[in-house]
Amino acid sequence: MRKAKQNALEKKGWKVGSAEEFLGLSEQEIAYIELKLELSRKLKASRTSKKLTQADLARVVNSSQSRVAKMEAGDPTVSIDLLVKSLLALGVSKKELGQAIS
Amino acid sequence: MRKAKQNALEKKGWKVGSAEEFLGLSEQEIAYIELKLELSRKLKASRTSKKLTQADLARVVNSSQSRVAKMEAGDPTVSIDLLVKSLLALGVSKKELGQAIS
DNA sequence: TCAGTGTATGTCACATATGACATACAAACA
DNA sequence: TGTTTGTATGTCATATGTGACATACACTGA
Repeated sequence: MRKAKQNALEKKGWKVGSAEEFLGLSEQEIAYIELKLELSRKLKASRTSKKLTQADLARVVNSSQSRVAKMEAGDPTVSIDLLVKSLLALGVSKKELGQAIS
Repeated sequence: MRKAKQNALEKKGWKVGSAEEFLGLSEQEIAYIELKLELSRKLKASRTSKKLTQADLARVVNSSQSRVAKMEAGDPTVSIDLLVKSLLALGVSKKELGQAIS
């Protein structure tokens, strides 16, 4: 964005910044969301590397295809607990989990 | 335990083994519990290093002293989500979180 | 075009986690 | 002894997460 444009907007009461600022999220909230997304990506990567469908994984973890989809999408209704349990069920070690968090 | 004693017990229908076997926990369940305990310990360490009481921390994370005590005790009713949120609120970075998991 | 396969999204009844409260325990100190 | 400060434990109404279901979307091959 051009600086002049930004100044113009700010005169009208807009703050120009990152998406986080726009949404009013604190640093902690951002870190929490990022953490969940990292686990989501790890889950999808683990699943696809084993050539399982979401429905397959759902069976393994006693859940449903739709919930697996939400896990992988980082849906706000999905807990870290469920992500961690699913990852462990896929055979991912605690160590790998720690490494997936960056 | 003496081997003879063990055999005697097993004849009576007891299986002699680790606590995990006794409780009938799977490897995944053990890993999950260990993970939670590691976060618990990290939380307590972070809190005490800042010279905060459990009540102090409770205020910071909008919880209660009793729940903080349960977090640090690895109580089964405490979610990983709550532990992670509390750790982040204490200023622990994602990176440190990952490293705390071993 | 249609059918099959995998994934995404919305909703809901039910299960689990939550903060709050009471109260017990432990250690330090007068 | 009693008092204070910090921590542990049990319970409960309510908030949040859950599996399940329906259904939409995306892609592939016939």
